[in-house]
Amino acid sequence: MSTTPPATPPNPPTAPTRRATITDVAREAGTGKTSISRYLNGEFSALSPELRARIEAAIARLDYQPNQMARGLKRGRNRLIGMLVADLTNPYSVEVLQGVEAACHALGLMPLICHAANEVEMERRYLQLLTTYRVEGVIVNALGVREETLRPVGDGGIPAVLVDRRVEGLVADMVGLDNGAAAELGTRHLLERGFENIRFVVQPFERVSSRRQRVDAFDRAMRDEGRARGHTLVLDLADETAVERGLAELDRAIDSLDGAGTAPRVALFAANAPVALRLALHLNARYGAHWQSRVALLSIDDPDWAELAGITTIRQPTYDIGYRAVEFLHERIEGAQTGARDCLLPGELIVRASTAR
Amino acid sequence: MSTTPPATPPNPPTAPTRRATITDVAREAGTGKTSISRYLNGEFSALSPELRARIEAAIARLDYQPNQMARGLKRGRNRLIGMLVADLTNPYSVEVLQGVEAACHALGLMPLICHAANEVEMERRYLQLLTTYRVEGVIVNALGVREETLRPVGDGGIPAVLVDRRVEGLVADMVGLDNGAAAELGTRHLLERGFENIRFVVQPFERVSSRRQRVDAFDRAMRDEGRARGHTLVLDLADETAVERGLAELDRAIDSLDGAGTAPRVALFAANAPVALRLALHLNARYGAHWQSRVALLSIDDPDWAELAGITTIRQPTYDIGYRAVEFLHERIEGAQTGARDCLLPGELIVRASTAR
DNA sequence: CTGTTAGCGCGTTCAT
DNA sequence: ATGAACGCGCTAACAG
Repeated sequence: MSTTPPATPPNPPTAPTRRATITDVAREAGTGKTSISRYLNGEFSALSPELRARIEAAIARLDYQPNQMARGLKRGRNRLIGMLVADLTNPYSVEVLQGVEAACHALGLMPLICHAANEVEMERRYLQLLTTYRVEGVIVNALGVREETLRPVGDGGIPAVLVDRRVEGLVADMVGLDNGAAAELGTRHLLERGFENIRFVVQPFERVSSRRQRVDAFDRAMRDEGRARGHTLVLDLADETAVERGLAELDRAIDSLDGAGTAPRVALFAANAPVALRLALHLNARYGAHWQSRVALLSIDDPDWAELAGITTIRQPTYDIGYRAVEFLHERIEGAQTGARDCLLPGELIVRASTAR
Repeated sequence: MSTTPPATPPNPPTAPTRRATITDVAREAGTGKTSISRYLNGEFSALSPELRARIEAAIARLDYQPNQMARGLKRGRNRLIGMLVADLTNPYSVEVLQGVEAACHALGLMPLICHAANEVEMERRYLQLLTTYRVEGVIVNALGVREETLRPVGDGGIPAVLVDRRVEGLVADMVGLDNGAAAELGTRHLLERGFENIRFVVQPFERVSSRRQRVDAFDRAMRDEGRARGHTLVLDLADETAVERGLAELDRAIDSLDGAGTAPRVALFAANAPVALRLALHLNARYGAHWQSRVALLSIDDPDWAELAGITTIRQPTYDIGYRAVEFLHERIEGAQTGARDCLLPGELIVRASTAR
């Protein structure tokens, strides 16, 4: 690294210009604070055109911008909502975020994005912070934790909407993929395409409701087809040693099943994009660029590299999920008292070379 | 979509429990607000152990949480900084963000993440918003726009640090990749590996300083090697028609250059990951999975799919960039009056199959 | 139509 | 060691 000297002349040590307040504007316009406040809130019907003009001029002259903090303090509402994201490196989260932002824009809300980075402690801290900043509501894409850590939200606390994952013991609105239908869709697709050996690969799912639902639906779909039950491989991506153990097990299965001539290939059903990526990287390293001729890969989530790799996916309606979550939250903020609602959106199967006939 | 009926019993219409205020706590503890305030600020030396205990009890009983808004209003500082991101779908941004978050955590700052989604209008709105919320500073990964839209920050306004991109007419600290060195590194690597035909592919760069620097460095490096000058292809990813036109031109170049038997392959040098992805998708569609035997691809940025696709990259020290930016900003917030500083960090070449011998 | 007054929740003198 | 009173920037009654 190189910290180079200033490329531009040093700025003159301007006195940290104190921002103008409503009082300054009032004085500048030769009137009282109230009129300024009225002007700011669009109550023009109560302002003479003449006064209004003077105020406009004063505001422009002072480059005045109302202090939202003070506003919120008085009003009791600040139009802020929190968006707590478990893992921004997962493209799913970013896509949901876009829906959230669009909806906020439309509803006059301001989303504060907080990134827990898969750390329970971070989640706790941010939740605490959002609470002390008195956001009007939160959208929570929670880590797989129990209700305890999200004490301040939900029932007695500030309004909350869950995204993708439910939290044990917390009654709140919930928006996400219809995991059951999606996993079934994927499983049936693989069966239709003639894959006999299907393995569902998922991160530890005991504490994450969406993963659990996907596993369950996979098992059910396999049973419905007469299979005893599907094989499931749990891959804890946070533990590299465990991952390698799991992948070794997978390799053995592939080798033993795959040996017999033109036997149908093994199919892997990844529960989400991070898992799919890890699998693809491993298979690519082990079997070379042609790994897809030995193993088919299907994944829930449709990251941008899926098209490049040619793997089949089930795309989530991420944008809609985010948008809907904000709508739910907005209704709550406006005082809706209905019981906890669920909104389950369907996934879309995108067939690519990996499972094409 | 299916909006199912409540999965849980409707919550009893709890009266929207007003949060306890400092006054409530004072009353509950049988004392005045001042003592509570002192307690909150850790001025224990001025509190009898007995009173302190009573306060602790009262706070616990009321589940009191101080209102940060009111606090900030009074103090004049709220420990909030804004992080304005141009495009969160670019993995680069998310990675920088992680560095930002870590640094904020360490320095007791709270980052408000704002996502402009490549819309100048959004950028303007968020900047306005951050200003009215009186954040103490902003880190700006600006769109390629002129100073005008970021009027409120920089010199006379709130402290600002630029990330990756400089903004014309705005003097402020800047942290980012050493673009010149990185582009040169990549170019030399390709030349060393014997590629005769190198084409630099970049999004419209007139208004984005980092892109401009990369193009310039590429040209310079080519000239230094005796080449007249490198070919550059501009791809405006926001305009699909234009993209296809550009790719068609590229195809012609590849076909004409590549025909002669075992001629050295063409090399493409992508200025960043989004461009690289678009190129890879196109080449994959046109030449099939084996496109890399006809075209080599090198990219600045190292997205997760790069390993999978086996393309060579120049990884940016994204985490450090974010961390450093916050450090700079923090110094400014604390009153540092030095002139605008630059911090240019080096990229790391990661050689993969695409350009391996 | 317009200005005065009284807080919102909290920190800060300044007495006690 | 403790508390009363004032003010931060703004909005909301309540007069005039």
